[in-house]
Amino acid sequence: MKKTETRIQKKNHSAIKAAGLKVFAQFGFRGSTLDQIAAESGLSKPNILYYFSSKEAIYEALLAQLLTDWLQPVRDIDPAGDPVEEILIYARHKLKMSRLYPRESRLYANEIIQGAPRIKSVLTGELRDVIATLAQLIKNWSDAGLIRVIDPYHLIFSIWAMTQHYADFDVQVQAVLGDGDHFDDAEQYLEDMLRRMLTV
Amino acid sequence: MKKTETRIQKKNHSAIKAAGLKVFAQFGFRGSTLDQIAAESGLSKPNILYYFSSKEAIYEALLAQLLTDWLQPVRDIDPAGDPVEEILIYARHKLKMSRLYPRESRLYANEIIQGAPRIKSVLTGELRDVIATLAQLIKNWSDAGLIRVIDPYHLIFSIWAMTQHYADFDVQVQAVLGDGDHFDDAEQYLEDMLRRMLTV
DNA sequence: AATTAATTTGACCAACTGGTAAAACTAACG
DNA sequence: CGTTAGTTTTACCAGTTGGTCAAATTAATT
Repeated sequence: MKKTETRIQKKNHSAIKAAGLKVFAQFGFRGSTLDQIAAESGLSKPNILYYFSSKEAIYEALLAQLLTDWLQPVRDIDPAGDPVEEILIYARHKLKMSRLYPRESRLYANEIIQGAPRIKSVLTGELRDVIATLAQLIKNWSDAGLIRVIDPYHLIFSIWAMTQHYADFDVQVQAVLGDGDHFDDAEQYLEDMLRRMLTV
Repeated sequence: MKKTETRIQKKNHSAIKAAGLKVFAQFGFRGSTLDQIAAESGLSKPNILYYFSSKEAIYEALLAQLLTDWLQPVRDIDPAGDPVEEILIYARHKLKMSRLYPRESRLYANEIIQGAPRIKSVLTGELRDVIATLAQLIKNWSDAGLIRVIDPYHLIFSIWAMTQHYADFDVQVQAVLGDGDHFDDAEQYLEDMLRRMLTV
């Protein structure tokens, strides 16, 4: 299709996206400027607009990538696997993404807090469908007596809320707990919580 | 002290703060403009700057108020009360604030995601101290065998994460669950979760 | 009613914003 | 090596931004 990407294009596209991620994640779309992204990426402003047609194009490229990465692990949940383990695998995966890619998490948080102006259709479409399927799966597990009876949607929200909290509110976590990595403790707490909630 | 506030001053100060809250909560500090706040409040831009010395002054007034409102309920936790009930009261209160004042929650979320440039000292000072005290109290309850042994800090984080999620990620919740109020279900889930986590 | 204090407005500004156009430069390829 | 395609820069622009200032208007006080 479009595999005709020069090595320079490849390099600059990813440099711009990396810079954009950093800036957008901190200041949101409206609060970010092309000059910041230019400075961060080491490219000139017109040069950036040679690779992306607009500020919005950079932002949307980042969001699109993000949504794919976030929905895949939900689809990967195995209906035939052990229910508690499957949910734990998902939760651990989500937490790991908060640890490794906190900026992506913050970018998403910014977009949602703003009212998700550019991805609302994805939320009410793809995301909604994928989560409805997962919720049904969890309900089936409940009905089969494999896990405790639980509201699937709020279970999912609690996993999202807790895992993303450690990325989005990192500054606050660090302020309260002191600087350092607290993800291992968080994982232990989360795992304990989910086992308690899911085990009959 | 400064009780010399005219009725006009009172009216306009609060009109500006209300408008500022609305705008800042959605777009963050950098993404918001005085023109937006002016339009939202019905005052002219220079008139706004007659009441607040700068855009930043409005923002900081809002943050200051917010921090007070958020820390008080933590201080109100009664060490002599029933541990599970005390924690539940706090969690319910926090959830209620998300329901009634989602904008305040989003304003705070924006500030924290940005790296808390203007309230970091409060986080590492007052907030840290108040939470340390609460954590110690929870630990004492554990030691006394009144609640299960649990990491107090991550317990607190989980309450914050879940309650604030319903305000900050409201658009996503609505997209997944459909429009309407889901706070009653959320409260039931949260209460169930906390009882499971705290009961021996 | 007259005077003073408080409030509001309109005109303005320098810095910054996203974006453009064309020229200058560099890499790739036959 | 020369030509072409791809890349970068310089100079620029119109609209927006936070903020100022003096004049005009309105409210409060005597």
